[in-house]
Amino acid sequence: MNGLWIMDIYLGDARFVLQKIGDNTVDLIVTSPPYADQRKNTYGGISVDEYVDWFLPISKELLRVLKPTGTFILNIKERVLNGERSTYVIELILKMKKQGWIWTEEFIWHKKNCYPGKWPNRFRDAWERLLQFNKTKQFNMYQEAVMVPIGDWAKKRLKKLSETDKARDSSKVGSGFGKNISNWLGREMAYPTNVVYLATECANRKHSAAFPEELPSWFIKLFTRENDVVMDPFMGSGTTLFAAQKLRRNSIGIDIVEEYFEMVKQSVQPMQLCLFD
Amino acid sequence: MNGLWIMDIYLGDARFVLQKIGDNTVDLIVTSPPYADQRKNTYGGISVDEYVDWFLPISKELLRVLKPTGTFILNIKERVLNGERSTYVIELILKMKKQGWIWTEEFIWHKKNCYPGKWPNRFRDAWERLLQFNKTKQFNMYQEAVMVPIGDWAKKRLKKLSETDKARDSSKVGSGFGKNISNWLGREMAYPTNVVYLATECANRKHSAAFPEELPSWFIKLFTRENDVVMDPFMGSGTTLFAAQKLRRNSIGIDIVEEYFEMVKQSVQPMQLCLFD
DNA sequence: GTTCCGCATGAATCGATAG
DNA sequence: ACTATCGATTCATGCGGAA
Repeated sequence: MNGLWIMDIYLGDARFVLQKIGDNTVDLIVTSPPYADQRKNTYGGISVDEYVDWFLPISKELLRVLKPTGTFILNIKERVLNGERSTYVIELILKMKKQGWIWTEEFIWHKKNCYPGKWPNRFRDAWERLLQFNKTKQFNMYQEAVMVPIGDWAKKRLKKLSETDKARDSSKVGSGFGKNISNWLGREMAYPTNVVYLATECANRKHSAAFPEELPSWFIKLFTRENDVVMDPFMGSGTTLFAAQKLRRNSIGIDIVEEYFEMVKQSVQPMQLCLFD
Repeated sequence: MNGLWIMDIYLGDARFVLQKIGDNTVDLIVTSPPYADQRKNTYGGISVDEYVDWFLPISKELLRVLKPTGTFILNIKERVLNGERSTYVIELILKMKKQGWIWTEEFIWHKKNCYPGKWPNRFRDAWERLLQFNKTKQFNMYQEAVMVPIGDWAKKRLKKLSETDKARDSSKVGSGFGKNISNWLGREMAYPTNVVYLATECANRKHSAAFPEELPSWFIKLFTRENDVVMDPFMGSGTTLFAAQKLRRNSIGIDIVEEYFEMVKQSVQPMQLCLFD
């Protein structure tokens, strides 16, 4: 057993660096690109109007490098402009579909601790989109890897299963899951839902991450197995890559900001040494 | 004081019934229209392809009857078709903007207890969209009406104020954010976020789209005052209307299904008598 | 080793003021 | 008129040092 997983990092524009990566080589892409008009100090700040045109050439390359069984998770949220939500994210979904992507699902990241503030016409924004795209319908998904302890509500619910529930015939609702509820009795673990309820990591760490490591970890466990390849074309401080490393997956990271690139590079060496012990 | 709030209900197709309603007369529209290709038995099933074209004439009428200070809350979720999320909802947003609507915000209804089920390629769907549209940017919003108890952290935190807490301590990173903890002394309540975390209510088995009364109640409190007018053009079993009645608002309901219309009609009389006591 | 407690931080947004 | 910058507002979390 090797005990070392490859972690390739590149400095440069994702659009061009991606061209060096072979077709059908990546099992999972998890990324959080710079949102429009945000993070201006680090990334140049892509305007709302340019955003879709900026992203499409990159997503085209991502489609190429992804394996047919692979998955692309895109973490993004549109900002408010003139008192109104921008539409560039939903326009991007439509354009990516035309590009050949399958828009399989939209997970929600419900943030436990969202940004504070008060405005006369809106509340604090406590959620972000986690868009799941696939290349084919035969993508890998390892649901057992992310099962959660069953909640109290479920225990109560299952204790007093009504007769109609036990005998429920799927034709009533047409969704095909009705029959098997009583099979759940006695189980301790349940599958999660498409809402991920997590806090942002904000406190006194050296480098604040765009998203908490638990987020990429969750998707890495869900969509890959050990020794698979995980990619983040906007790696930032490398959260996705380190999550992959810890979970014994190989990883590829790209970033255009030299500071981030160097930072990740510095951290790679000690980790690899550590694994050799 | 009257003690009686008007509850107007109509049997018929929303598109045509709405023509009887005057311009700029409604303060809030809260509705959960039939989703595409679902509830075929009750609503005749609008297909995914027809959905946007079916809805736009209705939303045009809604724009007309809404007051300039009013709000339209649309509860909707796209269904899965051939293993992929349909795009009719996001296409609808884009078309409604062209129609003159302002897409102010997207609230999320995070369902506490979504129904159990298992599929090989997706998890249970635990959220729905609550799209907020407005006619103008000067809409009414009464945020104090829906405040929630402040988190437990505050109790400990505010017992002892450190020196930095008492003075404004401007942020070091230049994020422009500071704090003045002493502002919070004596504060018991906080403003909510744009994620509404509610249980689904299975009380109304007859109406195929279960819509817990707390949901319309929340928006009615947030966007209207007593004696204002609330409308639901797809009232179903009348959840929105009864919520409005309880909160002392007038209401208008429309439904094309005679069974629902009669059901709501039956319930109206006893309620009004009750208020006369 | 635990638990407690102080505290900096965060993909924000609006309205006023200035160029 | 139209854009750019700036100050004001706000809440819950996890880290890290102390008991």
